[in-house]
Amino acid sequence: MKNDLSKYKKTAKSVRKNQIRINNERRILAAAVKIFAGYGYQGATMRKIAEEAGLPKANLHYYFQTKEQLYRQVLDGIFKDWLAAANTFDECEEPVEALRGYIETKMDLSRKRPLESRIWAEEILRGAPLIQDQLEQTLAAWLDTRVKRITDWINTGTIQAMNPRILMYMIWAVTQHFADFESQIRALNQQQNLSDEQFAEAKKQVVQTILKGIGALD
Amino acid sequence: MKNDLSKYKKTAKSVRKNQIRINNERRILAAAVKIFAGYGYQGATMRKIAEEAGLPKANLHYYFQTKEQLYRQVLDGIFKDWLAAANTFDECEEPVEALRGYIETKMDLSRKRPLESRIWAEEILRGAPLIQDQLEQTLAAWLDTRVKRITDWINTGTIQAMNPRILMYMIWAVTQHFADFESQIRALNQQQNLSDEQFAEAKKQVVQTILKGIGALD
DNA sequence: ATTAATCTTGACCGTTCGGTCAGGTTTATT
DNA sequence: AATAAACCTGACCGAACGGTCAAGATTAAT
Repeated sequence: MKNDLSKYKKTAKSVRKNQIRINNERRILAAAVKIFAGYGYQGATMRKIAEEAGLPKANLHYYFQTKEQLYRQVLDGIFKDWLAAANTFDECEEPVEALRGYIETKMDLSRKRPLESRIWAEEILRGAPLIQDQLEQTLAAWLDTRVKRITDWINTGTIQAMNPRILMYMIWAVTQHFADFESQIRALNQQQNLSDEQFAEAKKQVVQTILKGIGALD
Repeated sequence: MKNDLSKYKKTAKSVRKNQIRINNERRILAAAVKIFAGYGYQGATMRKIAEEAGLPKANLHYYFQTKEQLYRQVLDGIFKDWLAAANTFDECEEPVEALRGYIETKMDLSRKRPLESRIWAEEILRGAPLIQDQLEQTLAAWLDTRVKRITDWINTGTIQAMNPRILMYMIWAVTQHFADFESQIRALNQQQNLSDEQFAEAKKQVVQTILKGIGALD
């Protein structure tokens, strides 16, 4: 007996049936990310999201009762990526490699998923009305753990003394800037998005500047 | 003859008469900054701005024909502050003092006028629909001038080789982060905004990290 | 005192928003 | 074949939006 399915008796749909729901929810969420990122929460409309998803508006409300609930699910997904990006940080023993890995991971995230970064930024900009609790609970705890690690490095003389929180703020600020302020960077780069080469150069310089700035290099 | 007022014949109001207009426009603009910063362009409503200004909604439309025009004037004011902050940068000969002065000025601006920084950030986040021209013209020219200065410093061996544009992006990112992500920083600081002492420490560490990071210190 | 600008404002308008719902279709179970 | 559960959607609703306007109040120029 691999699985006990008896609890599914009443809603007796199987994996295959669920596929419709799973598929549609995915389509709607992907459309929502695009529209929320492009117009902001207030500027985004259920009609635009429905058009982007290729579904009638009423169908969105069948899967997500309200606009706010849809938005919350989008935010939840982003938050998970946020925390997952810390893996490299945790896996390395050496401060230089841990920080380098984290900065590079965050830079790659900004490059590959700028829409999510912008949704996050707008939510914070508006005072984090919907995710304040998660910031105060989950993110605060996440940060505390990393601050402790950095503090240990400082106490063992591996890196110079500093305020670890401010270091993390700087890393977040710089890495996310390349996603959040993409349109400004484009306007200052002959109306062209950064090429892969330009972005690679930026990534290198960001890592170099921060690591050297805290005395972890040279 | 101190002033030739003949050109004011038709609209023969004097400075004193203009005071009503000047005063009301100021009140409306101040209210608009608060509301646009708190709710974003789409989330802000003329009714909210009118309430904040203590004036009937129709009166706003008397001084500013449309919501977009009011928003444009707010953005123009912010843009001027943006550029004015560069004075310290231009006045200093030495790279260390020029960059230190610019970073500190930008940090002070984030501390004293976070609302304006957030309005700017949201506009960029949305793809800069209304200020793209200004970015491509004025800001691009502004940046080119500063890039040339930094390039000179690099060529004379005063500071190490790097991409000056990326340095400027980093400075903007970090300094504006303290205004734009204030609510996140608050959530990670026991639900308290940074105290003056904490902010002073952050300012010092930001300056130190960036200057040391580009090899201008030690 | 009269006239002319300028300023003020409650009431109103067309549009669009998030959300609802009844009735139909499709899919799975018996 | 019959039944039930899940899915789909055009038409609709009240609320809120940006913006208008006519009519009155205030101020300045003659």
